[in-house]
Amino acid sequence: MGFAETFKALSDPVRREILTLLRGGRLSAGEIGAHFDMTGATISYHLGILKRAQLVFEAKEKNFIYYSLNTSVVEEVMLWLTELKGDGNDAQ
Amino acid sequence: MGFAETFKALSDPVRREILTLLRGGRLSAGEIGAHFDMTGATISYHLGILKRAQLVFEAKEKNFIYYSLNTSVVEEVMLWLTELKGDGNDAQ
DNA sequence: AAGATATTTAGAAAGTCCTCTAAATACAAT
DNA sequence: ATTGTATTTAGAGGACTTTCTAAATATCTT
Repeated sequence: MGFAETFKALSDPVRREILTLLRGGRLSAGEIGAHFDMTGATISYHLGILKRAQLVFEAKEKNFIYYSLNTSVVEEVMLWLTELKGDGNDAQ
Repeated sequence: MGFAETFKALSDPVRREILTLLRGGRLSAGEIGAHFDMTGATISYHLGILKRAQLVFEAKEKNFIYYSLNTSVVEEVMLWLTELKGDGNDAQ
């Protein structure tokens, strides 16, 4: 899975905001870009990082690309953090 | 608090391993360093990043510096992730 | 006080990250 | 087929990261 990739993806404020936007449902790259004062190329760069970290799904439709949240990796990160803080289950 | 700082701190494998080591209780900088094939200066650099992210506490004693886990920031990160994945409580 | 031990700080090198502009690709509509 | 719209890819610039060696600081022991 790659925690390095995941935490690095989550470390950027733009990418965290993209994920928050996607809580409301899937959005096209252009719709996501409209929320930021950045070029589409930069947004595409961030989406690529989120996709590689498997934090988002991508679905092509017509000439749009829709992005949506993938929460399964979020669950894995939460498990790691739970183990770190010591949940009383002695997990390593 | 600064999620950027926190996630960035968690994105490095050495720093994640340091945190995992500290699950077993507090350790001095030297004891931590003994687990890695790196100079003490490099370990000190990583400890500084963990400290600035408030993921560890520091306590000076004699001429040792002991580090221990601070789980409160871990809790905050988990809260953010819980909200992201949608816990049914409509939190933003 | 002098020397030894523990740790940090400073500075440099190599690599990675974020942003931009310009160009490329892909599909849609006329 | 041409033009337009949506998005990505390529390449460059500046900033940040990780590691090292060497030097500095702080504390302990003799």
